[in-house]
Amino acid sequence: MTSNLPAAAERADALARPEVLGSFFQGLSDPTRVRILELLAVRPLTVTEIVDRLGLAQGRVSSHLSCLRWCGYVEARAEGRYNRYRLVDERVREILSLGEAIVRDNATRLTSCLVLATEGGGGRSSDDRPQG
Amino acid sequence: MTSNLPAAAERADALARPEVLGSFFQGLSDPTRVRILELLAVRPLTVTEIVDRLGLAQGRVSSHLSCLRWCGYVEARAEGRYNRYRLVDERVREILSLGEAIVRDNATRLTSCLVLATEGGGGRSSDDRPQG
DNA sequence: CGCGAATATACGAGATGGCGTATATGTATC
DNA sequence: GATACATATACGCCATCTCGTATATTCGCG
Repeated sequence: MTSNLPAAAERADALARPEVLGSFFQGLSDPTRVRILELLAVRPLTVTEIVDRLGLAQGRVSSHLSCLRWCGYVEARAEGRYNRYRLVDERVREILSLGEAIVRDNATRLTSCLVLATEGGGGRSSDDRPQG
Repeated sequence: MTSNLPAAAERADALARPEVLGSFFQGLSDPTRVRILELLAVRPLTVTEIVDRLGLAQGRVSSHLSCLRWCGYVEARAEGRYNRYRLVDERVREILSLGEAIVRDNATRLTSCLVLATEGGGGRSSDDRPQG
């Protein structure tokens, strides 16, 4: 290290590496977590409210919330014995919107070739899933 | 399904669900893929150029590129016997920038509490990694 | 047409992630 | 202070991902 005072920024820079960025985006790589974020994008909710809306096990939801909190997507504020979660930042909404937009455009682009197929069911191309 | 003509848009809408969005963001959940995208954010590159810059096995890079292509982050254009990859969309750059910004702010926020610690090495809190 | 370069894919192994269930911590209410 | 509620964590199991290596395919060149 060079200096001492800007240690925080320096460390922040070190943390902005691909490894950390990958871990960060891994927070969005799960459908359940995406659903949770979409719910919290509307308004802050307690754990139980999320559990009710998703119909999942409470422990599972709590784990996902821990993950999201660690990644920096959400923050928790204690309200009595409740814990209300909310999106940390407006940029979280932006990232989700951008992702949805790209996926939508991408899907439209893909399906625009498959519309030719009369079938209405599953219009998918050959390589269907990421990796292999 | 209701109608037939807007089938593409309808399918696109169906694909914009949390499952697909999660799969989409999973493309960003790997450090190597993040590095590749950062490289391609500068300028389009062939597979070999990426391999040289990253120092990884060619097959591995190719697999990651397939993943990124499937997710809709990059596209390949044939140039002779080369295959030049580039970012599909400016929004990919935006997503990466947003992620970096949040991670940076988040790290700064975290380290701002740890700056108190004199140690310069690894300033991390208790729960250090996502999930368990 | 055969050779070599560029790229894509296949496969087993090790690591990681998410789920379901059970359990621990903490807080209000009576 | 005991009980019920809200939340967080632990553990085994199964699916998935990544890697390293090997191989297949495609294209240009002589």
